[in-house]
Amino acid sequence: MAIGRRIPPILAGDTASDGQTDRKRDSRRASSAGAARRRSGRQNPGHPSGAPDLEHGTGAGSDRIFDPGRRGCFSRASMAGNRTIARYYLTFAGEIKDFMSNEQLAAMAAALRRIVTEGDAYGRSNEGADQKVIVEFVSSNPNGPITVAGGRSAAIGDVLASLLEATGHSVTREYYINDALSSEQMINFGKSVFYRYLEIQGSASPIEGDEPPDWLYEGDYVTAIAREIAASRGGEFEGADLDDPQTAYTFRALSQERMIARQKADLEALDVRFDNWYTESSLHDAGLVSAVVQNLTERGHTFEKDGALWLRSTAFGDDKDRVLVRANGVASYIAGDAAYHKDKFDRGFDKAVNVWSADHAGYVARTKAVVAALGYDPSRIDVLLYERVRIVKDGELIQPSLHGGGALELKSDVIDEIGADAARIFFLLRAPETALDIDLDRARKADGDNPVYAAQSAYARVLKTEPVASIDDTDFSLLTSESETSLIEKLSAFPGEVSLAARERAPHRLVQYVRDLAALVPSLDAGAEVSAARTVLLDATRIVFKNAFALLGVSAPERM
RNA sequence: GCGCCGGUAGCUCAGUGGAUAGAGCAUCAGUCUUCGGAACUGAGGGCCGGGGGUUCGAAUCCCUCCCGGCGCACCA
Repeated sequence: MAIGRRIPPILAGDTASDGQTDRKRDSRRASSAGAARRRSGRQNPGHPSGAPDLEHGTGAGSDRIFDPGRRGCFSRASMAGNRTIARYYLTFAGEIKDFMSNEQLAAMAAALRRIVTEGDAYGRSNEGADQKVIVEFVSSNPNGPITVAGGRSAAIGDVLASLLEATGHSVTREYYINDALSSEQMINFGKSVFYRYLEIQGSASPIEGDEPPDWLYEGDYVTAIAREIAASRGGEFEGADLDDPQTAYTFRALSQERMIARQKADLEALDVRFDNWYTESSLHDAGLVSAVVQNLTERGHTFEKDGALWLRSTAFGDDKDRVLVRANGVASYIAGDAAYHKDKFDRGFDKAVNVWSADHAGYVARTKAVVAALGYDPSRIDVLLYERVRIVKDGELIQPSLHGGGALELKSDVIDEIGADAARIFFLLRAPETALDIDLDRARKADGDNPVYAAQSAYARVLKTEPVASIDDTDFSLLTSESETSLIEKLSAFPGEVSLAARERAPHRLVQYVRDLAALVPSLDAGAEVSAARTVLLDATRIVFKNAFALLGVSAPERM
C-alpha cells in the first residue's frame, strides 16, 4: 500500500501518466473512501465518551476521543505517523488532492539516505547487547547421512543464528553428537556395520532366516562403510561375536569418524558450518554426567525406585518423573542432556536455543525441568520445534527407500536436485511449526512461482543501475508513484523485520520479506525515468536484497 | 485419555491486539512483442474450523467443541 497517497477521480487524468493506471487508482480510491466512511460511521456511535483512556487505564470520566490509529499506526515504521494523517484527510475531508506531505517526503528521503549510508550494516542492530547465545541444531546420532529433516533444522538454525548475530548477540553454532557408549541406537549401528562386514568378507550371514533383524540399519551407507573397513582391515574381525557388545563398540568406533565426516560434508553442501561439534561421549569421559547426577541427588531431587535412580522432575513442571540412572547402572539420555545443558551455562552462555523436530515436543518439559532442578532459570532454554518435511517430485511424494536407510537424504534427495540456495529458501518457506512439502519441480522452474528465482532475478534487475556518488542533492520528491513509495516503505521495514525475526525465532519471516520485496521490483521498470532519486532507490533496493541474502546464506547472483 | 502443533481465498501458505486480512499459483480480462516461452497491468474469489468470552478493537488473547499431524520408554 502506498504511503497515504490517494488520487481523486477528478484529478487522476491530469496527474497520472497513462489511462490504465488511472482506472486502478480511481477504483482504489473510491473503495477506500467508502470503507473509511463505513468505518467511521460504525465507530463513533460504538465508542461513547466513556471509552477508557488507552494510556492511563480505565480512568472514569476521561473524555479522550477514541483514536483508532493510536497504537498500530503510530508505532510502526518511521513513516507510519504520516499514514495516519493521510487517512484522516481521507476519512473526514473526503476528496483530497494527490497528497504527500512534506513529512512523508522527508521520511522517504531519510529512509533512503539511511540505507545507502549504512550499506552492509543496514538491518543490523545491537539489541542483543552482546548476550551470549548458543544455537544447537541438527544434532543427531552419527549413524547416517543428514536427512531432509536435518536439512530443515540446519536451515532454520543457521539463519536464526545469523539473525541473532545481526541483532548484536554473540552466537555459537553447535552440533551435539549423540555418540554415548550406552546409546542403543549407536550399539545397533555398530552391530549393523559388523553384520555387513561379515557379508562382505564372505562369512555366512550371522542371522538365520530371510527377515532382517529389527535392529539392523539397512541403508546402503552402512554397507559402504563396512566395505571400507573390510578393505583397510581385512579379515581381522571375522571371528568376533555379533552379540558381544565389544564388537558393536569396535565397529561403531571404526565407523563414527566417517559418519561424522559425511554429515559435515552434507551440511557444508548446504553452506552450514558449525563452530563446535560437541560429543556426548566427551561429557561422560570428563565425568560430567556422573557429577550432574550427584549434583541433583545432593539437591534432594532424586529418589530410587525399582533399582533405578529417578529425577523428581514433576516438581519442576514435567508430567512424569524421569529415570536418570537405569537399573543396569547406565546413565539415561536425559542424564547426559542435563550435563550438556549445565555445561552450556558453565561455558558462559546466557541463552541456549535448541532446534528440535516436532516429535521431540514431549522432551521440552523434561529438559526445562532438569535445568530448573539444577538451579537454572528454565527460560534460558528456548526450544524451536519444526514439523516434518516431505519431498515432492513429478507431482508425487517421494517415499524413503530401504537402501536409503528409511529416510530421505538432504544431500542426494534435495541439494543435488535443486542446489543449496533453493534448498535453504525452501526449507524456510514456511513457519517451522507448519508441515512442509518441498516441490523439487517448482524449485527448478525459472518463473515467479519459484521464490528463489523471483528473488534473485529481482535482485539482478536492480543491479542494472550504477550507484550514485553523492545523494546529498538528490530530489526525492520525484519518487511519488505507488510502486516507488511501496518499495520505500518495504525497504524501511527491513531492520524491524530482522529484529522481529530474531526475537520471535522466526527465520522464515526473512524469506517472506524477500518474496514481498521481490514482488515490488518488476513494476518499477516500466516507463522509469532516469533520475538521481530513482537511482538511489534502486541502489537502496540492491543493498537490502544483498543484506537479506547474506542473512539467508544464499548467493546474490549478478545475472540470471 | 493426556500433551504439543496446525485449521486463513479453489490450492500452497504469510500475517507483531489496531488501517479495507495479504502473497504466489490457479481462474478471468487487458497490455507489450524478441512470435519463443513468457513478462507486465488489473479483476473476481474470505462467516480467518464452529460456538462462547475478554477488549474501544480479536485471524491474533482466554474457555469449549470439531477435524488433522505428532508425542506420551529404565530409546535418543
